[in-house]
Amino acid sequence: MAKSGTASGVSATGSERSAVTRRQLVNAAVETLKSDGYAGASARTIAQRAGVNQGLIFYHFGSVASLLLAALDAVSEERLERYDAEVSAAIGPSQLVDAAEGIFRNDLDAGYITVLVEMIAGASSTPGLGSEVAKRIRPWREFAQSTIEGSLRNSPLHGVLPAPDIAYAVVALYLGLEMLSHLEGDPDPALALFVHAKRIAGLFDAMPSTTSPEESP
Amino acid sequence: MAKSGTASGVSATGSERSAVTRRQLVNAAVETLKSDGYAGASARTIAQRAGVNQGLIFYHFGSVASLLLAALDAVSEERLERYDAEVSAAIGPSQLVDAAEGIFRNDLDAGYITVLVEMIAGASSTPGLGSEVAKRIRPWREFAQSTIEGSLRNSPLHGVLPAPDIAYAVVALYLGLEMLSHLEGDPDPALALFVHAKRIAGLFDAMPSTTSPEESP
DNA sequence: GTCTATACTTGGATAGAC
DNA sequence: GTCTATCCAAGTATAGAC
Repeated sequence: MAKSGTASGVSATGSERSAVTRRQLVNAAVETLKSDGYAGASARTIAQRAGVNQGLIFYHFGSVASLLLAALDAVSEERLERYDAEVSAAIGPSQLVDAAEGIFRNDLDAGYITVLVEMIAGASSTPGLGSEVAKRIRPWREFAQSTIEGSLRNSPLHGVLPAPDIAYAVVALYLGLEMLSHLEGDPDPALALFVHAKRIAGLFDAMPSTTSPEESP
Repeated sequence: MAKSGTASGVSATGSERSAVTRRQLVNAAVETLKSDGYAGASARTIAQRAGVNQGLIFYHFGSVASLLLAALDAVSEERLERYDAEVSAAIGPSQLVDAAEGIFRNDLDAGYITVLVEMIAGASSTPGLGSEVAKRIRPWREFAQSTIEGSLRNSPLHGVLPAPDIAYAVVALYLGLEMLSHLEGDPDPALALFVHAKRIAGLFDAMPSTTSPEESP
């Protein structure tokens, strides 16, 4: 089957070995960012967690920063996929808030947003990293924006509050809530906000499409 | 006048020298956190900026982390003082939003919230730092809470939205907006939010005290 | 009491082994 | 192509000079 793979032995081709090592390093980088933060994510710390020689980071990724970006990529991809599935199943404002709460709880447990926060904050200390991190956060903002746009279309708020601005605020709030929850070691105050949000969203559930029916001229 | 100070010369007493050095180090620590982030705030970097020997950090503060906490203290104190002055001059919701915008603009320019964000994110990498940072953020949350409480008292939202929860969200949003603005190098999306906030706040300006007049039984 | 010179540890990066 | 041993820079901390 494989072009040059081993049929059943323990040895592997170079590219297989490479892929395994890279994956181990990316996973270890994610875990290290979660537990030790950006400042604690050194080549040695990550490599030790991955169980490989520290020099491999530079061979496979060129620098620690590049590995951390790969870790951010891995998290982003996985998260966005999940978000998409959960949110697209939601119908109406209050179900959307429910989905958002589920996502937030899950992220908080898994520490995914911590990775994001650490990379944003850590970018200050590594020249050129900021724009790379910003590039990888754009999909999250776009996801938030299109979700909000869809929800706003059938709402009396349509036209009053532009979706891009709200999306920006939602992402910012999400990051901030994660920071505070993580710092205080207590997610309850953040989670309480979802209760209020759901109550308010419920007010809009009953009144779909209060805007003028003519959308396009 | 001074117990053992020099009358007019260039030399100074021990305690004066100490105070000068400490102040230089604290200022340099603040600047370093702003420009290089937590990960870049090493003893060497800070001391170089302060123009003093690197070992003095350990003599005067015991550790780099303690110096950084002193830097956070200095910023917190200065900021809270200013906030208090600006906010207490505001009357009514829309003036409050105006004050908040002024504060946010100023903080963004001066980089004060960056210091806060870097310390929160950096706390993950230094054992025991998290609770110390949390302790120093509590006054900010309390300030936000009492401000919001005062504004909410004469509002129809009184009783619907509890002030502590809103205060938590406001602080989180503030931190998140700073992070994103700083990362993207563009404060406009964040500032646009204040325009919307002001418009919404204006709706409440005209309707003071719509709750039942009986406050205490 | 204040500070400097020095010791030792950890981190990033690469030359060369396999 | 993949990895390890090694180099040098940067980091924290302190013993001892002033």
